[in-house]
Amino acid sequence: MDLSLMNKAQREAITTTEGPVLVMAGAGSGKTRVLTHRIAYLLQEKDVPSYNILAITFTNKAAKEMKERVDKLIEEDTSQMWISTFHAMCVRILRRDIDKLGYDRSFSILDTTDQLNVVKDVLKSMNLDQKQYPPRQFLNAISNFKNALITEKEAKENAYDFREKLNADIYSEYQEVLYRNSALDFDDLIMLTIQLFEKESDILNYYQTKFQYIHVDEYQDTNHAQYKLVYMLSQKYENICVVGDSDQSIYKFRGADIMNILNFEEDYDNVKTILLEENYRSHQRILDAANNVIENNMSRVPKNLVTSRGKGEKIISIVSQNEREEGQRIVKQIQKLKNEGYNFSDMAVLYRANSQSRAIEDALVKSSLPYNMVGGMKFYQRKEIKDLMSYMKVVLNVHDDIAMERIINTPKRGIGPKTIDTLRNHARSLDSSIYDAIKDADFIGLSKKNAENLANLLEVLENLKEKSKFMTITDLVDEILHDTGYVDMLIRENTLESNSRIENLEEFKTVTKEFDETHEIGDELLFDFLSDMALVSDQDNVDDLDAVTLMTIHASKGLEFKVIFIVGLEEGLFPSFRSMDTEEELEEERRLMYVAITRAMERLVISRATTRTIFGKTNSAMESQFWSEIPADLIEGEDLISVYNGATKKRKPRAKSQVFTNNSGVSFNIGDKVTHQTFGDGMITAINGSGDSEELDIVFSKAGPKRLLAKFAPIEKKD
DNA sequence: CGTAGCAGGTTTTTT
DNA sequence: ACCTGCTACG
Repeated sequence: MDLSLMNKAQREAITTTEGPVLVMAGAGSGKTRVLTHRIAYLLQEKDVPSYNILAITFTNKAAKEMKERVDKLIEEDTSQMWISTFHAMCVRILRRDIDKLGYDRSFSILDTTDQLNVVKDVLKSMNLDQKQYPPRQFLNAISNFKNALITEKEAKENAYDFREKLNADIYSEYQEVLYRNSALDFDDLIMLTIQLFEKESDILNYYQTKFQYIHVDEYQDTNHAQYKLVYMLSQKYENICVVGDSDQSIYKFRGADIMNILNFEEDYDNVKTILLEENYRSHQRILDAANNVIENNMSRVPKNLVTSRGKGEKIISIVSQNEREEGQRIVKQIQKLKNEGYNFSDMAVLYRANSQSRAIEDALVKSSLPYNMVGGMKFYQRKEIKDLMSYMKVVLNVHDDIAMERIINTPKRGIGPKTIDTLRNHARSLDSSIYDAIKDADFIGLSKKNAENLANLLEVLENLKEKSKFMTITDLVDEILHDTGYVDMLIRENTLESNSRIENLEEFKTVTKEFDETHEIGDELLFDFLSDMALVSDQDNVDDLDAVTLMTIHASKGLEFKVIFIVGLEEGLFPSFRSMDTEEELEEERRLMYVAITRAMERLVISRATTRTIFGKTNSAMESQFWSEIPADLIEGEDLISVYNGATKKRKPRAKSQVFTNNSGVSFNIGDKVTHQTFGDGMITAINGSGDSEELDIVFSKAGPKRLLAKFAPIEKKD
């Protein structure tokens, strides 16, 4: 294998296959290349069977890519190698043996919405007011318990005040509901795998023996449970290689513990530590910006990335008056860079919060530029998709009451809350599920009509369950939509909304078709499909089309683009006002900024607005401290007027508010060029209000954006 | 049981 | 500004 193109540190990381290895890999230092070559090296040079290799990545997409890249490097068989995310790996392990923990092997996986509904139900059953006790907080507490591997019993024992006791009680109730439903949340996947290993030492031993070489990517973002899992698996051979960058740790809110990577050298014996400090991705100016920003973090191991790539262009800065204008000017800049030869797919717009995407999207749509958005209101969270998947979940696991309650009256079958309550109570008395309770519908005091409807539903579901074993997922989807009357319901509604729902269901079938192409019909099919769906990450949906990518900075982790736009660089938005209380949280925000900057290879654009509307209220916004941490000589401001010339020309005047007549009877329009006594030349970009309080927004080429009282503005029209 | 209309909270990030 | 959940009425 040819390692001559690698630097010394990379080569060392690739060839040190025995014993614990810690690779501290700076942004863009080629860590994915190191990991793929290391795996290829094991297979080819060390003759390690692929069966003995495990590699854990952060997203399914990264896993898929890594496997493809290994396959390209060598001829050896890679089919038995496990490259997957923590969660997908645990699903695979639990699928085999979770019955030993009392769960059904056809367990369901809950998404956040389902989890929230369970907490709400628990609160209801405990007679607690949701307003006084926000369900979200309990969900957080539960997640924290699980990430820290604290059982319900331990939580109760260690609860000292009222709130802790309540958290523990709700945790325990919540867990019982999930157990009854054979349902697992994301955190359970990890925690229960560890519990399984602790309970059944022969199962642990099996995997310890199997996984002789273990790799973990993005190790800085592992939580305690994931840390423990890796630790357990690696105890037999201790051939463990973890890769990460403490400066890119951005998932603390989700339980990630930066100490996992910082303590690695203490946790394992004879650790070989390798530093990758040469950056192959970004031009010098971009790297300088990143280094200058991250240096402001006090609690970090100092390091400085160097690049062998050229100096590059200056960073472009854009200051707009509001988020609408920000969107327009980003679009303008995108078009400019497109003309310079960049593809749309070379460019990504990054923001702190999903809510910021709207203004950017609007601007892109208006200019008919292609874009694809990662995350946000996810496709899989739409009602019709969730309904369909709930049907599939019930077909697979009839005891999944969470899914059952979702579909029992969709389409309407006259089964209301009262009936569901009766069924639920009966299910509890049977110590079973609603599905079983429905079988007794005739004897538990329901109306004849109700019992009949329920019997019909049961028959439909039972038929579907039989059929499901002999058909593709796509066919099963068709059967479900038809047999349950779901499509008929939408067709009958015949509204804009219902039609779009039908389209979405059709769209869903492109996903199922893709799945069907790579999977065999059989008993495992539905389970595999549903767990795949539950574990897709946002990044997995990045298309390959020539389109601008829109996403949160979190979602951009591990990716790179020639051109990066970081928008909304305002105090309170980024850094988020929720993270400004403690130095620790602020430093995590700064790492986020560091991640954002280092995604860029060639061009970086930073953008902010001086006012921003949140909850329908417009507030003025100060420049983000991270912006000022970038040395000014690296930045070049966009000439505002030249940007405006193109941007406003196309805009059609809307209504009378667009026109303003001054005291001397001259009327002004948006887009008019004007001369101001003191500010010089500029252009009117907005006219707000009316009468004496009417204000003009004017962007001046020298003085920048200003808001002036229309009545008194000493301006003249220019042509 | 079902729907329409209103009140209140909500935006930080996600496998 | 938007979404969810509650209430009152048909």
